[in-house]
Amino acid sequence: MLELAILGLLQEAPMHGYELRKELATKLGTIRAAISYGTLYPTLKRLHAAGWISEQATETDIVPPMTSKRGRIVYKITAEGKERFADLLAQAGPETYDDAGFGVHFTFFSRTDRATRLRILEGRRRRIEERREGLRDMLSRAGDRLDAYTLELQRHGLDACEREVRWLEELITNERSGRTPSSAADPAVAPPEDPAPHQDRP
Amino acid sequence: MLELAILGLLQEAPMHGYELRKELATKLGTIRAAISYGTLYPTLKRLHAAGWISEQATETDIVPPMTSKRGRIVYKITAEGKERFADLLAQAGPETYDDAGFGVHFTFFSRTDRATRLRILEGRRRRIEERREGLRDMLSRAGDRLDAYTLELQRHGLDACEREVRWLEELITNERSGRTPSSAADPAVAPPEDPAPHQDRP
DNA sequence: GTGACGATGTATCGGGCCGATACATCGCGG
DNA sequence: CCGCGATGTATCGGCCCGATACATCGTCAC
Repeated sequence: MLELAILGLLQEAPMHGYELRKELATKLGTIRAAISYGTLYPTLKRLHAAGWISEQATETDIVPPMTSKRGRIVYKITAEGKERFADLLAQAGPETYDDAGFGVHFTFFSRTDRATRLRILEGRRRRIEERREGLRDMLSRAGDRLDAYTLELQRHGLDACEREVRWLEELITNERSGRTPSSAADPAVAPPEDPAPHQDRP
Repeated sequence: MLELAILGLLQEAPMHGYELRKELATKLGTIRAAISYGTLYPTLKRLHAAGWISEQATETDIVPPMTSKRGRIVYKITAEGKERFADLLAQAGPETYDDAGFGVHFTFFSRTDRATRLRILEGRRRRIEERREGLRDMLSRAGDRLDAYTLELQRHGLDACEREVRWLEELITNERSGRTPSSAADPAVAPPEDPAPHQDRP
């Protein structure tokens, strides 16, 4: 998952580790707190070894105001890396639908096609619906066996599920009718598209 | 965190691994999907090695209808384990306030005192408020730099934060005025209590 | 009856990710 | 001129997951 996030960010601009972490923190602010260096640096090495990103050690900085001699390593995505990114973004496994995976995919939605967006949105909805049904079953079957606090926690979780499903429904409807969330979209891959032959709604 | 959950469940009844996993899945349904065996069994060994739980291999089952000869290992909490549980439950580190940690602590709230409950509730609130402020800052400062999907995700996250804070506020208010969530509580440790000399509210 | 199948059970292994830690340089303010 | 916080790269132990293996039990179909 982190692999997808790194590739996605490097798609926008070359960066070094520290920068990447900050950028990751703002773009994925909702999803995860902040990526750990203990994960980031080994992952960067792995991606480099796989040929998806290129390393470039810089002695002096490019930016005029800074004349540092500190050694940084700037990473840049390669052609193979872009392919890999597209593959990861479009392919959907079970881990695509849990919180972290879905968040990362969603963040880069403007870089994929509508069919993929719909597939992932619907997969996520199914996942949350399953969790919701599980909670409803539990509350109706074993509800009186649980103490007040546990019960309250489950109710709160159930509420969050219902809210999430409504949010997803709305996104799916918008997607089907060719609208992007707030009506302003990054035109990366998306615009000329009209795949579905018949729609459920007029 | 898993350690706390296991100790908490074994506090209610002796169990073997498989059973523990199922029980864990229902009690912590909101928090985590289901605990992995790859985590559960090594953890049980660790807890046993530390002397917090006792192992008891059973050849024949106790329950009359079943006459299985399959070998199970039933775990039972020890006196030291109960101490450990109380310590873990009452002590609050940073990891107590993230989703998983808070969920587990909350699940066993009826087994601790009101002061601890308030401390954890307030810590969690602070954590969510920080995330909320971070999201607000990002949306107001770098909002126009982000694409529509990322923006929508952050807005959804912000909404969830606000909702969570309101939920916590309510719980804190109830706690301060001596009420439990749905007015019915498990009387484990809680009842005879009135520590705070002066309250903020009448 | 017998054979397939799903639930019940215990266990290991590789890998992803985290938190703590170490080390070094830069710019700023006291 | 000295400390301190931001910048930067890197490693290590540890938690937890998913995949996998192996074995027994009850049940239902054939």
